[in-house]
Amino acid sequence: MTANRLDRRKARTRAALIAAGRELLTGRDPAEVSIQEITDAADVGFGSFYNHFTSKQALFERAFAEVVREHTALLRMSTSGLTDPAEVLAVVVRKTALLPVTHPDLARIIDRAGLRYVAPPAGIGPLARRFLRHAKDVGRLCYDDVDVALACAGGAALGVLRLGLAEPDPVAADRAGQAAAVALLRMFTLVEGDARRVAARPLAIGDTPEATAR
Amino acid sequence: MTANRLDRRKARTRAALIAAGRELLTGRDPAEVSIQEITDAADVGFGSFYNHFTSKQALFERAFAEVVREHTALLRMSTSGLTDPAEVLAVVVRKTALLPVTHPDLARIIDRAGLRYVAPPAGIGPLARRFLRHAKDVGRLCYDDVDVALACAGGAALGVLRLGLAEPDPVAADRAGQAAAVALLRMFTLVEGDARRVAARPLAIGDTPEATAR
DNA sequence: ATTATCTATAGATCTATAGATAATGC
DNA sequence: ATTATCTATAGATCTATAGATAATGC
Repeated sequence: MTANRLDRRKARTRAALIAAGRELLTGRDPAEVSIQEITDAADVGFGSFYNHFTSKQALFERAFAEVVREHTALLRMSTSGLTDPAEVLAVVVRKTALLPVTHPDLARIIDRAGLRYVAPPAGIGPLARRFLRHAKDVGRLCYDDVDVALACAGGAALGVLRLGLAEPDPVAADRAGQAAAVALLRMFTLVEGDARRVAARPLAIGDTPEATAR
Repeated sequence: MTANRLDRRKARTRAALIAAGRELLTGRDPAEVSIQEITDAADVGFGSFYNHFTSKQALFERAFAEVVREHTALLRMSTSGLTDPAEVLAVVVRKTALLPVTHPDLARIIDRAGLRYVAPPAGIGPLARRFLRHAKDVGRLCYDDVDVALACAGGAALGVLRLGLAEPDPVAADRAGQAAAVALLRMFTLVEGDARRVAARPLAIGDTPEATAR
């Protein structure tokens, strides 16, 4: 809360380090990146690293947490105002499929994290789990076991995200996202017609691939 | 083909290195393992490493290929004689869910490889893709796009595998495997009763969790 | 005599820290 | 005066290779 210029400078350095860490995480595993590379990318003196983090791992944990926050905020925004859990699921899957187009860095980091990203207690796992429970409570999605349901839905979502990374085309990605959404809704016992209709609803304005991929 | 004792010794050394690499891969990422550690674990002189591999990466590629071969052979055995593609899918998913119990090392390496393991052209991807095409051709499984179907089914299978790794109990793992199989069969448009019946069929003798987990 | 393995080591990283420098606070 | 940043470096890896040793072929 003390808004010194000194504090602000410190915060800037820290932010630059985390940003550089994120950037480097998009292309390589943590163990392959040296602290030297991080400070070079951040344009920060090597020794400054230790003013902010005790180890490489500590930095990457922070960077990962930032990615989770950002992605979560994105999903909340895309689904705010939706009342049908089936539609929420469809939108989340479609937005995930589009992520390589709309937010390539986020997409690459999430892809690299893999299932760790959707399995509680890490990443988006706890949030997704609460959602699935709620969707079952209101009787819209049916499944036997919440952990199995999460593993299947999360794994499938990561799968289509990876498809998009291989060839990040907006049209192909949304087609794949819709197909995956239909498949998952069927998995959660929606009948064919219902699933297709829900998955075909337009995404919210300002949230379409054309609008976000500038 | 020349079965020298020299050749056999060389083969033994090579095999020991690969086995050590596999062992170490179960717990850490490739970049975190040093060549020194590999040769120590293999009980082989450090310099011998370079008689067999030009780099750490080359060794890990071989080790990974071995895992793929082994896992593929395992799945072929479990599904040989099955004619219903729906049952093949169910068995594969259930066997995958049981893998942390029956073959913990394989399970850990596959889990670490993540979606790379199911996305063509790596790992089990090409085989899985051919299977899905065939299953659609004979009209037993329905889906829109084979890549999306593979991404969803593969991601889901890896998800339940990871569930089993968290708590490798045979009974819980098979229950999770069956639940995932039912969910996926529904995803591929089987009706509820058909899906449950197919997923509940007993696994082949000598292939049950009790028999294989000694 | 040949071939693989082993030991020892040079050179290249990479991490962590100490001490100097620069910027801000008061 | 205080605090963060920077530069320089010591010490610890880690890789790749050279040369010695041991095992096998013939």
